[in-house]
Amino acid sequence: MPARPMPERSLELAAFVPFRLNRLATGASQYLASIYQRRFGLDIPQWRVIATVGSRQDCTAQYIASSTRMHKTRVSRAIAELEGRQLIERVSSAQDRRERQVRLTKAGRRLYGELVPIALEREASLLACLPAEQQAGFLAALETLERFLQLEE
Amino acid sequence: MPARPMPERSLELAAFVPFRLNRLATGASQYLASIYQRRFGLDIPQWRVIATVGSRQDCTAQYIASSTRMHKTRVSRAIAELEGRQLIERVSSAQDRRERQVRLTKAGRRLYGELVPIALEREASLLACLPAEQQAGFLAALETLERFLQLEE
DNA sequence: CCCATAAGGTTGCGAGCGCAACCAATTGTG
DNA sequence: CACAATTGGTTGCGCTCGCAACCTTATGGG
Repeated sequence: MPARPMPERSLELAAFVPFRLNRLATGASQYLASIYQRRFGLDIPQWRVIATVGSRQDCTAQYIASSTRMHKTRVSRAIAELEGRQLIERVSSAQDRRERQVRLTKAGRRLYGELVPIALEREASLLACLPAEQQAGFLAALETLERFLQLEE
Repeated sequence: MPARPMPERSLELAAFVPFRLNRLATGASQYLASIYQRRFGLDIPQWRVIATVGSRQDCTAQYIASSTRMHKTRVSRAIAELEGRQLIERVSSAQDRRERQVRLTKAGRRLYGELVPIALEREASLLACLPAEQQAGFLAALETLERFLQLEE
């Protein structure tokens, strides 16, 4: 009896999950882009910095980098740009004079206040395409995958 | 009676699904990178071209671009590089002398034959972190989202 | 039959990114 | 107390990418 024929699922890229995840992430980003990009003139790193600083005042660039998983240079440049636009400000820390606390300015808080509801609504409208029990399953699987790939924190 | 207080879920980036999808996609890519990158010296565009041409001989750059959703310049450069490494070859089409059919060379087919089983195994080991019914639900949700965002084909 | 338009593909160019190197301040160790 | 090692953060550099412009060949309309 011959060995059973190799499964030979000849890798259709369109069915390959890692590829599909990349495609989905890109699609979801574009689905959001109109908000922060066209409407507020922010790119993705800037949007992430605003979102982070908005919910966690007085954090360092280091904290932003680790919680968004962006490279510290990317964070540094986003911060510089936002500071130039007076959306955030930095104050030197007294204890450790290397680091500088980042916080939203008044204009930054106003922008944040406008942006957040729109972003949340957009997220909701994306997830709304999933029937309720599929949505719960999806989010659970998402968490499992994140843990497996150690993406949290 | 005052209006009920705003939901005010103050957008934690770590809980924001579009961000999580991007992070997951990046993580999954890195989980695979060791295969095509370190082991075969391919970057992502090159790997996608190889995968596409491997399962669909004699296709055009146009076809590769649309099925992988990569910009045509990215495809063009990946093809040029792979042709230089003699992993693929191009033959001018007789009917339409603008386009050129892309196919794997012998060396390209050998690489493809080595690469595919490893990639599939890696995909399987990623999905294996999900319990069976969560996995089915996840894939179903993935398809729904793809349809919603019109990412297919 | 000619010219405008389009389609396949390549290239010049500017923008964004990560790496490595660096500066400045802090911490640990003998 | 001095000096090595570390940490927060910025900058120079090279690479990749997407856009727009372009070349070439094909197609459609008067």
